[in-house]
Amino acid sequence: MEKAAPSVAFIEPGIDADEAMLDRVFFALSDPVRRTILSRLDEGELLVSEIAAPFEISLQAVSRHIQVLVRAGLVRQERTGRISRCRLDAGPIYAAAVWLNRYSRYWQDQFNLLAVALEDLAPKRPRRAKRRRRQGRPTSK
Amino acid sequence: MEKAAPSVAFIEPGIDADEAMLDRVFFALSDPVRRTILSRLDEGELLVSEIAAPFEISLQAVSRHIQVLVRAGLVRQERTGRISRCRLDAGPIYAAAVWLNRYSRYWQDQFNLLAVALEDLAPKRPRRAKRRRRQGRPTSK
DNA sequence: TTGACATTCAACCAAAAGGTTGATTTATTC
DNA sequence: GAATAAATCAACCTTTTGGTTGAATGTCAA
Repeated sequence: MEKAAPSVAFIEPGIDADEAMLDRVFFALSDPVRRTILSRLDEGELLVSEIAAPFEISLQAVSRHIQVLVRAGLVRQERTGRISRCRLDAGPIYAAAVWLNRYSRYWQDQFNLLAVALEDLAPKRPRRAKRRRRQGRPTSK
Repeated sequence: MEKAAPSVAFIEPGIDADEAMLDRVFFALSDPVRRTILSRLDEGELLVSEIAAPFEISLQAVSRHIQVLVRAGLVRQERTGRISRCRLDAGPIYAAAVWLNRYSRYWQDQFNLLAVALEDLAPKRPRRAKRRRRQGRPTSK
């Protein structure tokens, strides 16, 4: 609550944050497995094995997806002993959102819709049952 | 109900828009050349050759970058004769922004900053000198 | 008609992505 | 100490990406 995401500090809106970082963030977000991981971490910390469980791919593959997220700054890992807790860091997402907002004038009038969606997600509202488990085998990309 | 951007129509905020489309959009955004192309198209329509001119890579390479943007729905090409006008379509960017806002509660209190930046970019508002603090945090790379 | 121009197509290549399986490292537990 | 467990590392494979160069396509203009 009062932890206003310290990692946000170095992201100066309008200053055009590190391009390479944006590369990594957008790339990390371009995979459905990784987006699913972020969504799950949004609900709380998880171990690597817990993250991997629902997926059909190997734990090693999931581990590497997590590394991609870590390199993008979207996930922090804290290893204690043999286990590694993963938690979300939304700072880079904010950076990405700032970049996208460069184009927001195109849907300016729809912006309030966005604000509404935001409000939906924000407080202590029970999270909508959006249980999609669409992590099968996308041959896409 | 102004049709501000027709391509926005099929993007239902909160409904979890086509995952594959998000794949393509985020992937398209993950390359600095493509982001630069979008930025330039933001200022107006351009021919493929005009887009390619400032880059050091071949025109063919740029043409393929544009194809990536087209497949992501971010650029529309209208070919008349031998020339092909490219213009931005910000609809998918909106979709991406909606997805990112799933995490906006992490920087809720910074959201108004974003709104300010947004306002800065929008019409003819005089720039507001709102400086924020800066704590170094070299987590990158 | 000829030729230049704008763009795309095609073939090729090196590097990266994303998956696999099989060690390896490091803690925990019996 | 030995076995088990969590996670990563390493080697390997296939597909995709992103660049190249050299046609091919289609249009304008002399």
